[in-house]
Amino acid sequence: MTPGSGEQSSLVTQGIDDVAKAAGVSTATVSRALRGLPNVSAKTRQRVEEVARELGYVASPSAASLASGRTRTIGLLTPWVNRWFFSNVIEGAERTLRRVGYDALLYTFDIAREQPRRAVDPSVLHRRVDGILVVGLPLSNAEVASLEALGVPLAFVGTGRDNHLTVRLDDYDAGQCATAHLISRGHRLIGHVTGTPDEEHSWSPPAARHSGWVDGLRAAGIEPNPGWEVNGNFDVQGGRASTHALLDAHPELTAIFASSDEMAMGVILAARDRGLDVPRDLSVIGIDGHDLGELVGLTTISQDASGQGHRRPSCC
Amino acid sequence: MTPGSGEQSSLVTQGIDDVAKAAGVSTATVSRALRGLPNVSAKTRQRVEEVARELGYVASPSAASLASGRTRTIGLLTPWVNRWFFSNVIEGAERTLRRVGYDALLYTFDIAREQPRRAVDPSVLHRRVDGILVVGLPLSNAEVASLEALGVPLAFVGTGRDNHLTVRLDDYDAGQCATAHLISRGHRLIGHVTGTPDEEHSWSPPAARHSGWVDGLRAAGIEPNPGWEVNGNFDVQGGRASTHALLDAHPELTAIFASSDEMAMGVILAARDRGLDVPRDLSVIGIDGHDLGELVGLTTISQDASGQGHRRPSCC
DNA sequence: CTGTTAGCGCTTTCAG
DNA sequence: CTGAAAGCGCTAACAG
Repeated sequence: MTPGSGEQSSLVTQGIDDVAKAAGVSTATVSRALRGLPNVSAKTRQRVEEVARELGYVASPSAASLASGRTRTIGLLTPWVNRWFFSNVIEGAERTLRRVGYDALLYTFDIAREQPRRAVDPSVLHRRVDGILVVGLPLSNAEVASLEALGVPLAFVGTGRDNHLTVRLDDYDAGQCATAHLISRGHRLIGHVTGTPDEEHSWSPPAARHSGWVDGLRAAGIEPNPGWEVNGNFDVQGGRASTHALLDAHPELTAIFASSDEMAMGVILAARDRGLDVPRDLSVIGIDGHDLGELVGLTTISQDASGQGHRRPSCC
Repeated sequence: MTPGSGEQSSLVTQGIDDVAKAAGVSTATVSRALRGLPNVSAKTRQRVEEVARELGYVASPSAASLASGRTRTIGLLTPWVNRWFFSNVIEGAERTLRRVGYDALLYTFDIAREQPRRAVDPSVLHRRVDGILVVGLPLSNAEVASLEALGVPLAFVGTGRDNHLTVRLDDYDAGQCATAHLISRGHRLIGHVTGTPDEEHSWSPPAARHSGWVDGLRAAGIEPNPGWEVNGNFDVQGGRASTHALLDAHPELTAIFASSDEMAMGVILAARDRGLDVPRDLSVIGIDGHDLGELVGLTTISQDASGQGHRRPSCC
C-alpha cells in the first residue's frame, strides 16, 4: 500500500485525473482551466469546469503547494486575539484574505505573561506561508531578520519600522495629541499608563505614545516626572492595578493618559475604587476608539482597526 | 526545470536528503527520528537531531501532508473574532492546538450582515484540515452534513447538538437563572434582548436562552408577552437600538435580560440615552462574564470562554 | 533497528 | 492551445 491512500470513509475523493478522464483532456489542461490560466480555449475551460463541478472535485492544497511552492496562506502573528485592536485587525485581515483566495493561519505570542517573552520561532512558518502579517507585535531586530530569512513578504500593522510595509497609527502624534487635549482642559499633572515598555524598541506603539506624552508635556513647559508613568500591561486589570500604584504615589495627578482604551477603562475602575469621580476628580483619555468607551465616558483617539487589517496589500 | 525549484533568495533550504546524507542514514530514518517514532536507536536519533539542527532543517508541511494525508491543522469556524466570547475561545483554542503541534486556520462567517446568511462552503476545508472546531456558529442540518462529509472530526463550542462533541454552557439553564434572579429582586415585567433568532434551531444559544426566559417567567406565574422581546444582534449597538424600540413600545418594563454582555451594555447605553438610571429605573442582566461588565454595574452569568476553547479534546 | 522504494496529487516545463 | 512527463519533499509499506 502507498501512504495516504486511506479513503475517507464517507466520501470518494476525486482527483485531477478523474476530471481529466471524464472531460477527455489531460491533467495539465484541467489544472490550467480550473486555475483560470490563459492558454485554454473557452469551450475546453467550460467543459472542464462543468465536469469538475459534477464530480465535486476540489484540488488538494498540499499537493498544489508542494508542486508550486506556494501555499496561498498568510500567517497572522499577534500577541493576543482577545483584545479590541487585535481582534478587529485579525477579523478584517481574514475576511480580506479569504476574498482573494488566501487562508489565514493564526499564531499568537503571549507577550504579557513572560518578560522577556520567548522569541518568535520562525521555523513553524517555514514553507508554510506565502507571507506574514505581524499585528501589533513589537519585534527585535533579530526576530525581524529571522522572519525575513523565511524569504516571504513581511508586513506590519500597528507596529513596525519605516523600512517595512506598514499600516499604523502615528503613535507619537496620538500620544502628543492626547496630552495636548488634557493640557487644553487645564491639566498640568498628567500621569501615563503605558503598555509593555521595552527600551529596545523606541518605535513600538507604547514607546512612541510615551514619547508623545513626554514631548506634549514639555511643549507646555511641564517637565514629566518619571514617577508619573506606570505599566498597565495593555489590559483592564493591569490598568486598574497600576493606576492604584500611581495614585498612591502621586495623588496630586488630575489626569491620566492611557496607551489603550482597555487600560483607560482600568484607570476608570481604579478611580471608582478610590471614590474619585471621572472626569470631575480625574480626567482619563485613551487610544483606540473602543465600542464600549462611550459607556464609561471615556475620551479616546480612535483608529480604524479592522480597516487596518483590510488595507494590507496582497502579496502577489 | 521542475516546478517549485525557485530557490528562496536569502536562504538555502535544506531537504530531508541533505540531513540523511550528512548523518549517514536513510531518509526514512531521518523522518522517523525527527518525528519521535519508535524503531530508532537512541544514538541514531540523537545524531539525526543534531545534524538537523546544524543544517537548520525544517520539514516541508505540504510534502508531509501530501504523503501522510494529515495536515496537522484544525479549522476554526466562527462568525466573528471581534466579540468577547469568540475571541476568547479562539485564543484559547489556538494556544492549546499549537502546544500539541497543530496549526489553527481561521474561517469567519459573518452571520449578522446577511439574513439568511450564505451557507458554509465546505470545499475550502477539503483536505486542508484534520479537524473542525465550530465556535458559536449555529449550523443547519445540511451544513453539518456537508462538514461531516469532509471525513474529519467535528467539534462544537458554544453551540451544537448532543450528538456531537460539544463544549457549551447550559443556555436554557442560564436564561432561566437570569430571569429567576430578576424575579427574586421583585421584577415581573422583564424584557428580553436576544441575538439572531432563528426558528430552525431550537438548540442555538439565543433560542435556548430565550426558552429559559419564557419558562422562568411562567414558573413565576407571569405570561411572557411576545412584544417584550427584541433582536439585539449580539453587539453593543444592536442592543442599544433594539432597547429603544422595546422601551418605546413597553415603557412599563422594569428589567431586561440580554443574551450577551455586549448587548446588555447596549441596553445600559439606551437606558442612559433615555435618562434612566441603571439599576434604579431599569435592572439589566447579561450572560458572558465580560471583563468590562463591572465597569458599568452589569450583573452577568459568566462562562469561561478561553477555557472552553482549550477544553476541546485533541482529535488524534 | 534500518534501508529501499513507490507513491501522495498536483504544477510546470517542454515539445508539439 | 494541448499533452507528456518529470518532479515538488516527504511518508509508509516492505524487506532485511
